[in-house]
Amino acid sequence: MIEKEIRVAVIDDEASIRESLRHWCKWQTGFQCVGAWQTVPDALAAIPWIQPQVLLLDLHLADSESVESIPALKSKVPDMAVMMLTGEDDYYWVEQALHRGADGYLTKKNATDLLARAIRDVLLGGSPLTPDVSRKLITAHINASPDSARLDQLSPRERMVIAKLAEGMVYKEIAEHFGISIETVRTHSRRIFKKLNVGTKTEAVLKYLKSIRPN
Amino acid sequence: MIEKEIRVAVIDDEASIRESLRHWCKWQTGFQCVGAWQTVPDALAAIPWIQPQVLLLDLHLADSESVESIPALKSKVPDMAVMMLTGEDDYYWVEQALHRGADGYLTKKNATDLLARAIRDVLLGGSPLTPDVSRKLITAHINASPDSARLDQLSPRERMVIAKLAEGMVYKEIAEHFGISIETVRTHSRRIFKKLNVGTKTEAVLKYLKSIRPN
DNA sequence: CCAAAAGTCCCACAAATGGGGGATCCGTAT
DNA sequence: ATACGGATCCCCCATTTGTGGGACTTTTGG
Repeated sequence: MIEKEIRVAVIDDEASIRESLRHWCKWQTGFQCVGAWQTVPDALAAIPWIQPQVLLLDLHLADSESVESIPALKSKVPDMAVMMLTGEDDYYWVEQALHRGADGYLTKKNATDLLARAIRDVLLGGSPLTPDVSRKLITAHINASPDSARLDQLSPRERMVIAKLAEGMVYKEIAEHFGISIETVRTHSRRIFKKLNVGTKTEAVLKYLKSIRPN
Repeated sequence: MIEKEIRVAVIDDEASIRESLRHWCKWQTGFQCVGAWQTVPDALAAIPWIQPQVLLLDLHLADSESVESIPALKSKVPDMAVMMLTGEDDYYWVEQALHRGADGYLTKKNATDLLARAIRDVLLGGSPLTPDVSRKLITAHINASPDSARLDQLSPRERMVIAKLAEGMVYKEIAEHFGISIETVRTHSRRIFKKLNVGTKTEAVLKYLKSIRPN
């Protein structure tokens, strides 16, 4: 039966995540964990020999390394399905990942229950998305307004800042949260305002909310 | 083995749902469908004799009949678990249902996979919620729970003001829009902040948006 | 390697905001 | 009648925000 098991691998810098995936595969029937790497380069070196069928790829919002690496990973094993795993559900990264060839996108909090089904889905050619993610994608799509495109013009850091603004945080709180100076936060905000063509925090937050979740 | 099967019943006005639940019970091991009624009164008459362990209760968002009936249903069979089933996942009804004694809340689209587990969970005393529902409960709780000043505590004029704030208008613009002094707008805003228990425009707008479109 | 972009920090100043007092007027309910 | 909530307006003060500069380091792409 070993040959018929689905060969799953994972890239995640948290050892606990890698371990739980290993456990999960043993616990499940029909899945075999064939690799668990901490970094993308490690995985790039290994997967040509391992040939996983499904690769679970952790997305760190802090950097875009994982998203950027999707093409490279898929080039090593062309028919390998890449499934993003993330704690947050920033629709921006969803789109980035899917554009670069990711086959599915799961938020970790929902992943455990749906992972088995999602893995099978993706091998059948589907695009498994957790409900919260797919909802954002759909709403973002039916409302491809000129404004929502503006979010692409924000730098990663700027997106992190406006996300906190959209939680009602003030500059000082954001500065403390990211461990940077309030002046930096103000600079980011100023550039966000220019790019979004607004003049106040509240307006920026409204545009932000509209673009990630138009209603 | 019949005695050890979990006794499940369902109330749903759609015959297809009742039928599929019957089928599902046969198909599953360990579950027995002991009743399927179209209306709450029918069920009320029958359950004292049937004594189901778990009652799946369809929630129609159009009316509140099913939510209202939870106490009556539980009074007939006190140790029966009531699990809500719904297509939508309106967090308002989630709270209503849970307050009235529902033991779990599942959205239909996610229900099929999780139903078996959820039924076992609820019999063990847990509160199974589909991930999307629990997520809403959490977010609704962290920023709307005890301090939850609702919008109906705002005076009419205050509601008009916060509506304009939620359009991104600044105080001066609101004052001009209503033809009143900016000081009046500031006074309204201060009272809105107190009632909503926030400290900034942006926070107030976020609460406002959440309360008029909980998502 | 070099240029561009991103990220960081700083100064300064005007405007807006938040929070604390009032005060007046008007209905409505007690 | 009188007490109360709603709406309006005013002053003051500290803080935050918006906006204009400039400058430096790191990262990234070609």
